[in-house]
Amino acid sequence: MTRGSVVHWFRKGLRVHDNAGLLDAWNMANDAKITLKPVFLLDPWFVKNAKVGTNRWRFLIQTLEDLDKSLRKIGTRLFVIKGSPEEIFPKLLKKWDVKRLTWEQDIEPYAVERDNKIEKIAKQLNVEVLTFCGHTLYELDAIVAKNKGDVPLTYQKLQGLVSKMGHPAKPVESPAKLSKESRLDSGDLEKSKYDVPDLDSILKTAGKSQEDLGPCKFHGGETEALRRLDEKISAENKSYVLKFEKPNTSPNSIEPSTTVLSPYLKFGCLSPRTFYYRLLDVYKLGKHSEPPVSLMGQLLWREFFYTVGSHTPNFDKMKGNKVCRQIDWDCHPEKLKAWAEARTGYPYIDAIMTQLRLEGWIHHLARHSVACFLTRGDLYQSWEKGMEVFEELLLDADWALNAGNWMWLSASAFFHQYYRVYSPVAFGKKTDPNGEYIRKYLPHLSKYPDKYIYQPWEAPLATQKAAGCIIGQDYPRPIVDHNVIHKVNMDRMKKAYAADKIQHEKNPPTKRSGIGNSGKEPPKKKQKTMDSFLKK
DNA sequence: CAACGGTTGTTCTC
DNA sequence: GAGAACAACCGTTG
Repeated sequence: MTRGSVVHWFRKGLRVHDNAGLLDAWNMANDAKITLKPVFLLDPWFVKNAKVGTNRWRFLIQTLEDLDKSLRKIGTRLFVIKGSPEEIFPKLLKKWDVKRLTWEQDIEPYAVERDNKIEKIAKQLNVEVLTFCGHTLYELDAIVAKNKGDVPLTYQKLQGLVSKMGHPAKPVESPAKLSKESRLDSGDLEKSKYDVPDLDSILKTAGKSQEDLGPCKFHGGETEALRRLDEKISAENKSYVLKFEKPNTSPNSIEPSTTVLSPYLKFGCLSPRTFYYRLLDVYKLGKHSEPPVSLMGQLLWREFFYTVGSHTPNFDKMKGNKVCRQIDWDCHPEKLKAWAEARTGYPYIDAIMTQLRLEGWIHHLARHSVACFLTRGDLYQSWEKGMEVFEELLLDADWALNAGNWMWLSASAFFHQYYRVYSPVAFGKKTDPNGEYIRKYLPHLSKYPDKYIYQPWEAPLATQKAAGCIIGQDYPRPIVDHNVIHKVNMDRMKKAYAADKIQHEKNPPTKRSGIGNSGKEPPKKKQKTMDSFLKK
């Protein structure tokens, strides 16, 4: 007695709540009395090509463990399968007699290409494919269509568009226990090669060392995501939610001054729409801040970068990226390395880079500080290099947001006031005058007096000796003189802007395509859910 | 073409 | 703690 099955393919969207694809598969399983088999593929492409650091591997494994647990509660499990989708699915769809395959849409270039291939393979095997929008508030194509096919390139434009579109779709219900006929057989639920692998084996496969693991400050998974949402976005915490203004939160507090829901949004442990409607609930309780600085505003920033990223070829590169200003960045691997390894000699910068490597999360303004330092502010290295380091180390590294924000900070796109330069000495002092943050992450500097904690090279030798840390010996001298170099760089930016302008006059940009995707190739096929919309 | 606004600069003065 | 000078960018709007 072989029953057929319906498969939900988890990639991002690693949750049970507000998961339209999973719910659809669940419904079909119950209606057709076939089994529901949720899968997650450990794609070797990610192991090889994606820069996933040890902390993010741990977060992913924790998330998969949590997901497996939740799926078992409804009578199924997570099948974790090692192999590329192209190799696995043809076999799997036949072996499991799959009637339908569902997944959540993903706009990243690799994902678009991959999903097109799998859809083709499935159709050849007579397997129905249904895809769903769940990683963003709105269908991104719908936002662009609302703008008459032009990609919105300012936040205000995006805000206007989504306000015309009304609230996003409400979260869908979570699947309850499957009916008896659709539950997995006990054999399928036993320990098997499809179990969530342990971290050791994953790190070994990825060529990573256990030693790079930092303390686990943010546990992966939907359960923790929803707990954190309850803690942060609740009536009990309403004054925090109502008054929240991003620019006024501290980049260098010991405990995070923001919600740290970002890693959960990145993996889809938390649905952005669940976040959205929870915020609306709290907003009913009183006067609240507004976008772009409010918490809702943060969700819209995410939507903004997703919209532009999904409709801009080469969005994660400078060349061939029409929203990105072409700038003659230096290529100095030693400077890049010093920055990435927290050896710039500026304690504020090095403390942030240490927190990033250790814990996998840093405050948004801390990201600004180190990104400005690496690019237009001090080291004049390409934003692409910084983006790669963030991609490896951030738990919440999300393709469109990472590229978009790096272009922002380097004044390559979206933001143009390149003469506003963060000081690696002054900026942190505003919110942490005693340098508690530096003392925590750079313990060898912890005995420095407040006066010198942000600029230890200015301390007299006697003070350095008393603090047990000689500059140039126990802690590096500043890699550049910020006061001098930031003006030189500002001038270079001015010239780069002028040169870029001339370039644009020679080759005026062609009108932007409204229904492109982020890959180099034109889309072979539009998402089926969008066909009707685009015909209008 | 000019005015305006732009999530989140710094430093000096009052 | 607020306001101005610093130097002066862009895209959007009218």
